[in-house]
Amino acid sequence: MRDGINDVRETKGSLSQSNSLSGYVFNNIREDILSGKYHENEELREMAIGKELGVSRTPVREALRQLELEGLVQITPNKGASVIGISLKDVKDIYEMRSLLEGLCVKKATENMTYEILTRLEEILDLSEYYTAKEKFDSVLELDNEYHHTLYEAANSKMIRHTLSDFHHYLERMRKTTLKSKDRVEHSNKEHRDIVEAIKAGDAQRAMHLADEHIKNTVINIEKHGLW
Amino acid sequence: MRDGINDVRETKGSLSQSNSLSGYVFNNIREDILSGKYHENEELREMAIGKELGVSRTPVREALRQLELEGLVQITPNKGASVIGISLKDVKDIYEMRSLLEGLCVKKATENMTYEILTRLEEILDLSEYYTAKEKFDSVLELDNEYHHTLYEAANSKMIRHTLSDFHHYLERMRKTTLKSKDRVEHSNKEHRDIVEAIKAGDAQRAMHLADEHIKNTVINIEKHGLW
DNA sequence: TTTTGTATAATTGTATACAGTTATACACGT
DNA sequence: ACGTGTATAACTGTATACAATTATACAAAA
Repeated sequence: MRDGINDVRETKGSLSQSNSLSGYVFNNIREDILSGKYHENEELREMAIGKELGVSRTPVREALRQLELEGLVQITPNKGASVIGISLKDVKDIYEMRSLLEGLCVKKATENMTYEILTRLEEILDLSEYYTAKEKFDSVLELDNEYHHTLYEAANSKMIRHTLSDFHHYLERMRKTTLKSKDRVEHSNKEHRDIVEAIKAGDAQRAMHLADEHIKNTVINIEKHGLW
Repeated sequence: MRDGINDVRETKGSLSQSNSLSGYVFNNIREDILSGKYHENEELREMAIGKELGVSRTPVREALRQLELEGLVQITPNKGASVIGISLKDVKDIYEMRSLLEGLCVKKATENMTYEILTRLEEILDLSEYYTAKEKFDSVLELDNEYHHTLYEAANSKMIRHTLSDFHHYLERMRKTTLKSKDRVEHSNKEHRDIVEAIKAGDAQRAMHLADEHIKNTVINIEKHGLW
């Protein structure tokens, strides 16, 4: 089958597409683009990537075609794939959209809230505060992911979950940066806590508004610290 | 290269991915899913589709992997692809999200509006009214597409355009149905006209609100006529 | 009859081969 | 030097071959 030498494709994170080689390649390239390993407009050669990851061109091609749909690479017929990358403006635009949709999501989540999910959310918040105190920011980041995805599920809408998850992926790099300052993480925890309180009280409007504010604050934080 | 017999892949519409066989297959399968040719959970065999379209498995696989990302098919490793399909609830959820984002889009479009684009928009509206009077609803549908995409471009945000275009595709089937009643088309024209007037006046808030209402009215129309 | 095992077929996963296209290098004429 | 044509190389597009996995059919045992 394959070399075996380069066979180091453990599935890190909970990204989709984890099975099969094309899924492996997909995650790999996406990570490399979002982390900035490839610079903008860099051309992605199928052979080169295949060789690097120890696979043939076929799974690489499938991955590149998917990344095109995600908007991360551009494919010119008979020429190949090149990195599109994300600008600060793109990030802000996504946050702007996300702010609206996250509000909608939380509103729906409030309407569909169950005891189990609410308990789960509070558990996540407890853990997040715990790890924040210990300054284990990697764990906080993971809990942040889980908090949001729990709400995406709770909204009970395949389309909302799909869309917001997409956005979430796009912003992974940004979140990795912002969720390193203890100050910001503490604020974020507080905001999450407030949102869950509003959900618990069944106050959809307030929860929606708080979720909206929460996302907006993230952008403000990005700008304040001149990140990117 | 290929048979030649089945070589009937003209690019209809302005869907993306139009070049190359995998693009052709992609459009084809998507169209067939959205038009209801394939029923939910139907399994899509690579060979069968390839044979039907006169291509080998390779482009079919690439297309299916892309459709997975679009959320139209589900791929189970070593088992294959099956149709996910869109429920009425999905449609409503998309409209709900779209209503918010379309408002944001129009707001941004207002801020970035140029004389050229405004002229183009008014031209589209004139044509739409013309074809409505003649009851040429296919042309109206195409102009509706163009109207929205023009606004998506005008917002000057890659991410907004990307997201709203995605939604637009999802709803293609729905729009094909709703934009057949002269009554609804006339209302739609009027709403489009009002939005453009607000844009022209530079009233972003009003334009945003009208765009929001416009999308909501579409849903009301769907429900009123018990479509789907 | 039901269950279980096994051979067989169908299907997907991956690699490779070959055709077609685009980029590159270099000689040639001006 | 500068453009131009052409051979060559590099790369993508597609088809096919082979391996691995899953589904199917059917016989044997309970």
